[in-house]
Amino acid sequence: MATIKDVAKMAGVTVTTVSRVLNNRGYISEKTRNKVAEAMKELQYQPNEIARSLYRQKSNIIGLIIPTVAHSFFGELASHIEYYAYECGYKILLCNSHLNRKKEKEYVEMLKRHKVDGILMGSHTLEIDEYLNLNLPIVTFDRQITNSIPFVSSDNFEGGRLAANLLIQKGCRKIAHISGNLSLNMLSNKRYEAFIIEVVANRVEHITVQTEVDVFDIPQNERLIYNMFKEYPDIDGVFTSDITAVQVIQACSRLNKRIPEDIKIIGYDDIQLASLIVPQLTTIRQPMAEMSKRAVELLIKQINGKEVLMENIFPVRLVERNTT
Amino acid sequence: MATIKDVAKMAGVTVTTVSRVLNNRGYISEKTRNKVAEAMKELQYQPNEIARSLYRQKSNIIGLIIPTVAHSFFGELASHIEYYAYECGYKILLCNSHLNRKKEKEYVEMLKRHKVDGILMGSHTLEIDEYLNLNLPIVTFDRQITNSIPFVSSDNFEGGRLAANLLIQKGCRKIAHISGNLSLNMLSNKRYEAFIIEVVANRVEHITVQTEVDVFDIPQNERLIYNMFKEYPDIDGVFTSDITAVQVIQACSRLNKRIPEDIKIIGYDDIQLASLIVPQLTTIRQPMAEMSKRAVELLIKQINGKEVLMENIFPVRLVERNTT
DNA sequence: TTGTATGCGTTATCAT
DNA sequence: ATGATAACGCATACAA
Repeated sequence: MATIKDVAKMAGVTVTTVSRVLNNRGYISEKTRNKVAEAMKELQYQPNEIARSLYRQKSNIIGLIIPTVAHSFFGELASHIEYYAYECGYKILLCNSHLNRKKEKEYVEMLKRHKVDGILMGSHTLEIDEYLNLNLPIVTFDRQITNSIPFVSSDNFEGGRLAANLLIQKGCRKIAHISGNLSLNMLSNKRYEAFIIEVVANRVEHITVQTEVDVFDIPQNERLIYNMFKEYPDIDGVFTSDITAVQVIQACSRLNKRIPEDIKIIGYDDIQLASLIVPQLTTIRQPMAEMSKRAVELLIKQINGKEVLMENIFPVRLVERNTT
Repeated sequence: MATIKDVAKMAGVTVTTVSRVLNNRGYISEKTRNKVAEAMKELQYQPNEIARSLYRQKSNIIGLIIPTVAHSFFGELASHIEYYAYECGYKILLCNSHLNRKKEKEYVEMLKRHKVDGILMGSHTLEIDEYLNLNLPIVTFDRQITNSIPFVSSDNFEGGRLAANLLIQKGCRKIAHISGNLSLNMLSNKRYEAFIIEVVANRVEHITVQTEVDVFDIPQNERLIYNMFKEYPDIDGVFTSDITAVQVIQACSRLNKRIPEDIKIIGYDDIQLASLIVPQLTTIRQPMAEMSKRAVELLIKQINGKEVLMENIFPVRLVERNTT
């Protein structure tokens, strides 16, 4: 690969001059500018971003830590994030933590060594101190670590309320909520809270189940759902995340429960899949594109030393389809 | 952030010595080794990988270009790739090309500037020359660009044969194949070839449809499927990729076609979703984990200047579920 | 308008 | 066993 030196030599100038035309800084005569430009083209010169990063103390790379990009929700999230980041001149280093503490720690260390300019955390299994000691701009998804770290989330409480309410209004008398693992301290736990409040206020029977920590252990979730229906065969409403809802739909099919006649199901997220399957899933939509955009903005603002809003809660919307 | 200099100063030695303990190279006395180690711990020293990359002329980063990680197939692929790459000490820079020529070109240029050690291409919309001039280790998925660039794919021909055969055996008399855009020169076109051969040999009526270039334009695919069924309402078998198959299932539901009684559907890929939906999708399974592993291995071998196998075709397997 | 010298953080060569 | 120095490719302060 040609370096700035080669270009300088070919153009008969010094590296300084080449650097100048490269960065459009300072005065240069048209003549030399052209000479240099020509040499660049001739040599197919590309500035070495590693060298630039070293000098500028800035890599223009953002670390993205999520459970796994194989999970539709995070796949879509990652796609949006990559899009906005790239628009802003940042690249994404992808890290799949599988919500494994050790892996997450390793990734964080790795990202620090690689001098990423900031980290977007969609997985957060570490201790609060570990995040605070990071000494690097962070933005989290769906978790408020401290009031000094900005987060992006949907209005989980309102979403939980909407979901529970819909099921109740539609006549469900025994509603199950399958949540993620509540010990993870995610803001999505607020769905749980709202769900309980609504269901209690309306004196509707309810049961709650937590999934294990790993988000995409399909067989485990299947067992969980199976056991739930075994223990409570008369459940007539389920509220859970979209992907889990798909599994619930399958379980219902196996158990010959008709949807929505015998049982109604509402998801959360509105991933693309929700409207792709049969029956189309009623769900609470979170605006993933906007949230992703905001997350990237928040991170970049921090990188540039600007003040940012700490709480970034986005409105959700009920999307009624065919499972309720 | 502490640098090697800070450590040296604190330990009362020079940077050379610190570098030595860092890399376990050359002789050092236990005493100084300990002093240095202590200083490192004290300062929470982390070597700067950017500086290392510059010196070593090696970034330990791999570029991954795919259509979009929001598409389940590529999401799963990316997840596997990231996993194996990380195991080998490589990180993944994520690029979603959306099969857009201009974007892909931009990403390739960006990756070159960032001095990635190699590129994994799951999207390839450029001209052959552009890949050859890249001057960088490449491995492609599902496309044979030239015989000098190794590729990984499943046995698309066999998969097409298996799929067509199953539908024929199950009694389908008018089979549709919805393929990706054949102009992209992908190896998946071999499914098409095999499909045609089988269907012609068995004198079964068939029709073929190509999707547009963008892989995940849902409304467009919906229209395509809708039009297909409008023009040929008597189609009783469909062979296409898993994600499109999901859309076909939905269309069938809308059109009151019973699966598998009125129409049988077989997918290709066996993404996780295939066994999650109702009805569970019969499909041709490609071993994505193994393929991803191989792709990473091929790339790293090339990076290390070793010879590699050019054709890496993996066996497929018919997984019969409930749509046939 | 252009050139010289220095430094970004690291590793390797060559001394000592 | 340890240190001084150059080099990786680039960008800036300062000279000329």
